[in-house]
Amino acid sequence: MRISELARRTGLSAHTLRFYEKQGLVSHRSRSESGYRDYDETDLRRVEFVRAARNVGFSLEDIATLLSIRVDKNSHSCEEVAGITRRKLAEVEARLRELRSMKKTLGILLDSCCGGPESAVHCSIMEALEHGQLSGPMSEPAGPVHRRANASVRQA
Amino acid sequence: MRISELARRTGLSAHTLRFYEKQGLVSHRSRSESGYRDYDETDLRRVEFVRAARNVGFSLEDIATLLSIRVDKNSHSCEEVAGITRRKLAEVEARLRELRSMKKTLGILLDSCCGGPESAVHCSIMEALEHGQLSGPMSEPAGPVHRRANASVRQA
DNA sequence: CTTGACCTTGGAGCCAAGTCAAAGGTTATA
DNA sequence: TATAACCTTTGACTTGGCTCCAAGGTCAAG
Repeated sequence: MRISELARRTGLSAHTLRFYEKQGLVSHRSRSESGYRDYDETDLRRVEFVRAARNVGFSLEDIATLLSIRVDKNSHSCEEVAGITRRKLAEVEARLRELRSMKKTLGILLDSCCGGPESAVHCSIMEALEHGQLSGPMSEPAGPVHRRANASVRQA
Repeated sequence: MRISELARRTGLSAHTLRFYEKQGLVSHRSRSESGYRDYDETDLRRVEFVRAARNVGFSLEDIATLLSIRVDKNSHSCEEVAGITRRKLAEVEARLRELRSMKKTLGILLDSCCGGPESAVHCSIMEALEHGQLSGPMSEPAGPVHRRANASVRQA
C-alpha cells in the first residue's frame, strides 16, 4: 500500500508518517519503480503500535525505545518496559498535580469575582494577582508530558 | 534598581526580564547614563503581577491582555477579566481530562505487567500496545495550557 | 590599574511534534 | 489526452517560553 492508504488506515497524516520515518520510527519494505513508498501489513502494525503508544502519552523518544525492544523482545525484559511506563506515569502525575493546583486557584479566583459588566477597578481577580498570595510555583516544574498538538486534524 | 536586583527580588532571571520586555510585558521608567535599565517600585509590582499570573497558568499573551486591563481598569469590566480566567480554567480542565485518561491507562498497563527481569517476549504492556484496545485519542486534543519549561532554574 | 561582576544589544538555538511549501514526477479516471 | 489526485524531496516554519552567545561597555573593590 502507498502512504496515503497507510495514512487513512492509521488515522495519521502522510506528512506525519514521513516525519516519523525521518525520526526512525517507521519505515517501509520497499519502493515502487517510480519511487513511491510501499508499505505492507507489518509496517501497518508498527505504525499502529506507534499510535497506541503516542495515545498513552509516550514521547517519540520513548516510542523509539519501545520499538527497539519490540523488534527483539528476547534481548529485553519486562523490567525495562515497565520502567519506561513507570517513568511516564510519574511525569503524568507530576503534571496533574500542577494542573490541579492551577485549577483550584483559577476556581477560587472565579468564585471571588462578580464577573459582571462593572468596572474592573475593584475586580477581585485583579486584586488577587496584584498582591499574589496565590499558591506558589510548586517546587520543581514537572518534566515534559508531551502534547499532541493538533494531530489528525489535517484539513485538505 | 538595575535588572539583576529586580531579578533577585522577583525570582525571575535577568534574561527572562529582558525577554518579557521584548514581549511588551515589562518595561522600565528610564535608563542610567550608561544605558542600564532603571526600575522602580511600580515596575517591580508589575513584574510581580506577571509572575503571579504566570503561576496560575496564564500564557504570556493572556498576561499581556491582563496588563492592558490593569493599567486602565476603568475602561474594562470584571466580565472581561473573568472571561479570560474562565477560558483558562476550561483549558486546564481539558488538559486534566487528557492526563487523567493517560494516567489511568498507564496504571492499567503497569498493573498487568510483572515488571521483572523476564524476557519481554510475553510482556503484557507490549501486547497491549500491539493490539491497542487502549482508550482512544479523546476527541479533540485540548488547547494550549502552557508549560513553564525550567523557569527560575537559572544556573550561573 | 586590574580583576571580576555586572550591564548592553541583536540574534540564534532549544524543545516537541508536527505542518507546510515549492517544484516537480506518476497514475488513475473521464 | 487532459486533468486531477496522488506521490517525491528538501528544508523552512510553527508554538511558547525561555536560554545562551558574542562582543563589547561600566563600575566597584582591592
